Amino acid sequence: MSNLTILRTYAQKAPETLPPSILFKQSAKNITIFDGYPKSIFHFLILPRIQEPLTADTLRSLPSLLKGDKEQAKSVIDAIAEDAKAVKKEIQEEMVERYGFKWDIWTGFHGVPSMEHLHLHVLSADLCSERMKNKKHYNSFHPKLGFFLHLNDVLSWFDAESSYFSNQIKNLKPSNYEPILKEPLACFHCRSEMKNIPSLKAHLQEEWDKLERRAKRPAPRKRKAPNAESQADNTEATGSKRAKSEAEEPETASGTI
DNA sequence: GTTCTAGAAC
DNA sequence: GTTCTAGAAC
Repeated sequence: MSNLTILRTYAQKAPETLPPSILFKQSAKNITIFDGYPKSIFHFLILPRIQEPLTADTLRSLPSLLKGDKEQAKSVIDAIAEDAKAVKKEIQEEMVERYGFKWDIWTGFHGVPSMEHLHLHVLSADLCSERMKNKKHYNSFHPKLGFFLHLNDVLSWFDAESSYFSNQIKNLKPSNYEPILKEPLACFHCRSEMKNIPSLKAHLQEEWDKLERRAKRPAPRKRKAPNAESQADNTEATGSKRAKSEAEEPETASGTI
């Protein structure tokens, strides 16, 4: 069912010929498909279609695209970004319909993808899925480890010095990224280290449950008197006391190797 | 990328 | 004895 070039065959075909179980949507330049082995509650792939001046070879991977014409590379990634924005919006709507709240969505490329043909991952920030089975799966999507190259970071390379741009390309090699996949299992919410996959999965589920509870907690009532600094709280259950969670940390751009 | 499974870890 | 990881796949 899935060989390592299956994505290229999807990108090559007329989108209309793809079954609805695979194709989520299409645009002039891309197709969006359901990830066959979703690692989060929502998980899609956006692939540039092989057409016009673009060749399968150019679109083989991020480095192959970036090593070619820079303006062409930029327009390919911009078009992917545009579709990613629309897909994110649809995911958010379905989050509300199915779960009653919204949580983060990540968009990015793998530093070293195992499947050929450029593909952007668009996935909900939970990593709660039956298919999330091993350390390699987990670390490849961990938002801070650096294996997952956030779309906005990749886009920013185009605005940097050209020496920086070429350095980023040069660094996109397996020897820089493979070691990341072997790093310890650290929760992406709170950084705590887990002994093994089963305990990590149980912990991630708890973290997600916590997000849900937090999102669904009734909003605290507004104070009406500007001077009323009194700490008197009506109920101990509402969240006015919760100062800041251990999970909250300033968002930093993912480190590059 | 997955599946399968030997043997390490507990 | 069972759980879990990690390397081979002809």
